[in-house]
Amino acid sequence: MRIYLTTPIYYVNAYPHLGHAYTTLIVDGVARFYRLKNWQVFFLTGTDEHGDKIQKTAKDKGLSPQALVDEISESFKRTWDYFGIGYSRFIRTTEETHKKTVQRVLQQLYEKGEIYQDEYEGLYCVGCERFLTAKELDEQGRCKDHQKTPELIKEKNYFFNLEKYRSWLKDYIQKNDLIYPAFYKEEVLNMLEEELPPLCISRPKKRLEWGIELPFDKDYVTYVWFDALLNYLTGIGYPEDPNWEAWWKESHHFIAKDILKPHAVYWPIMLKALGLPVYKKLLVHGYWLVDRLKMSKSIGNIVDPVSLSKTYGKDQLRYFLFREMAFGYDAEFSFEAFITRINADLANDYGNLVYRTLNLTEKYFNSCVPPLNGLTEEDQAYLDMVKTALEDYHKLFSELQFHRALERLWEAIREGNVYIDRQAPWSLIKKGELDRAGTVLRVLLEVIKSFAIALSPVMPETSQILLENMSYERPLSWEEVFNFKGLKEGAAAKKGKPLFPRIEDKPKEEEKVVEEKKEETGFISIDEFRKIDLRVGKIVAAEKVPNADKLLRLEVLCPEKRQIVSGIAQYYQPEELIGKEVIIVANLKPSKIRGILSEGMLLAAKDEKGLCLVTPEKEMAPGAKVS
RNA sequence: GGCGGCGUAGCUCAACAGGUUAGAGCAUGUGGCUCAUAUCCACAGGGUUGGGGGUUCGAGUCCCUCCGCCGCCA
Repeated sequence: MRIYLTTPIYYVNAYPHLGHAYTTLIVDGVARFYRLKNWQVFFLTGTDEHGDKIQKTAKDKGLSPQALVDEISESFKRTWDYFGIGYSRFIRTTEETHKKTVQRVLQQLYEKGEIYQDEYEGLYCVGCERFLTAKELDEQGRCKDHQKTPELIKEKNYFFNLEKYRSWLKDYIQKNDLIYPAFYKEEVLNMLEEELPPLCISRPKKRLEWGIELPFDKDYVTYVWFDALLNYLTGIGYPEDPNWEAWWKESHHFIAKDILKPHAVYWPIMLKALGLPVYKKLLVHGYWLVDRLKMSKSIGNIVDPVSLSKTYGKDQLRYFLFREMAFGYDAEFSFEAFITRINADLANDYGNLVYRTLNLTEKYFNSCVPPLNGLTEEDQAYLDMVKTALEDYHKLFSELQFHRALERLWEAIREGNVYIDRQAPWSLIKKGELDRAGTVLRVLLEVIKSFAIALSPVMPETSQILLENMSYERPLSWEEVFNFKGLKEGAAAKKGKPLFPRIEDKPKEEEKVVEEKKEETGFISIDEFRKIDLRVGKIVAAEKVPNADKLLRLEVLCPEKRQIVSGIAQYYQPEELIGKEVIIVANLKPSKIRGILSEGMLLAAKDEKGLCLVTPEKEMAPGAKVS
């Protein structure tokens, strides 16, 4: 059995955020799940690197497009490596092999007459450097971003005829279980109710150079979808690699709902035109919302998965993402919900069951796996319950209903806490019934081992630690989940550190990864601005705050001496700050950060590359007003 | 404007193709245990399933209509 899993290739105009991480972690979980079942798995992810946004961003930053995409692509790869994502291949659309195949496909379709040149007339905004659609215009017909009336210009371009295949696609989608969840299928069928306009697949080089050149016209590059979607084929070695077809037959594309149309409409039609079979499944998930809003740069509510996982744990984050979102629907991200999940489900239910079981084993059985001395009816009843829960978990996980799969498994975990309470091995020990107590603990150890294996797709690191702590040596496979004699009698079983420490504190201000929202209108009055007491301050002392990797404690003259705690430790060494003049907010309400009083804040600028303090252009007297 | 989805306890979600007193978890209250990461266990309160009408022996589940939210297409 084999399965081919893909994430979208991520567009490198931004660094990875929680949305990217969700898709990738879900696919990683599914990949691990199938590997656990001994399937062959090919897992493709990567980056999409062409297009005008890249060209423009590179220009703004004074970089070459290649340098920009190299950097951001690398940051995606680093992020996935940090999370331990087991991708089979990381593809980049700027790779030679990919370019070659894209050109080959374009040539093939051109020769078949599927691609033709036509003159396009549209409203072109010079500011945006592209054509605008009706939606992007305001009431006066101006570009919303640039407040300029776009020019009506004519341009020759190449087009792909989608309409020709519309009725075929409608029929195909109706007859096949292509799209999951089913309500997205209805949405796509709705899109196919009306005539499909031809898809423009080129850009003249005079406007856009950063792309793959059309093989049949050196003055153009191909645009967006013909470049990006084909990664799913080039990633498995199409057309040279003899294995590509076997993988393709089992292809599962995981995407977020924003790219439904290209994947559900353009892509099947492209494949059909090429004479290739349609992919097997399209699995569509919703958005992570923050304060009921989609995450976006302009709102400033981007959640960073790496800093989140550094504070709370990788497996904790994975568990939350799998547990909290009903695949297909939008879900809300909040720290409260995240911490509740960690404390209630992981620390109190699962972690505690593990800890109390292993603690008793350590205390009364010399840290060794005790023997089974005959099962009582109650033991058997619990094992049966666990078995059914694991079967349901398997079924629900296969159906991508991760939140329900985990909820079902948790019923068995909670029942474990009921079972240990009813059997009360600590009382049995006091009564001298050591054999019986050993059996109860062994039942629990076996069950915990099964939980750890079953949960390894979701929480690989903690599962591994737990299994190692119990000296589990048998293979990590789905069949072993049902083997309730999988542990070695007499082998070491130690409790180790708690797997999931409770989170006692509310998220600290400086650790908050959600940035503050902007004011609704985007404007403040001059009076509001005047309320802010900005002054020049001279740093006279600086030191790291113990046990906080982001914080520095500073003493600043402005002109009186003040203590300020600032989250800049990752960008500045204490030594280099002494003597520097900075701009401070002097009337910020003092607050305690990590128990240290902070009387104000430093102004600093931040972009993707780092952070820099705002300083006066020449030396000023400490305390000088800034206005 | 067209099409589609959603609306179930304070919150997040269940309830297979209509079938017994609509279920969990979190939160709240009370009691118990002590092996355990102040964890666990038991019990309790809490819902006219957005409103109204209809089909049916029986509807959260099907039909109509109104209200509210969202999405897609134009």
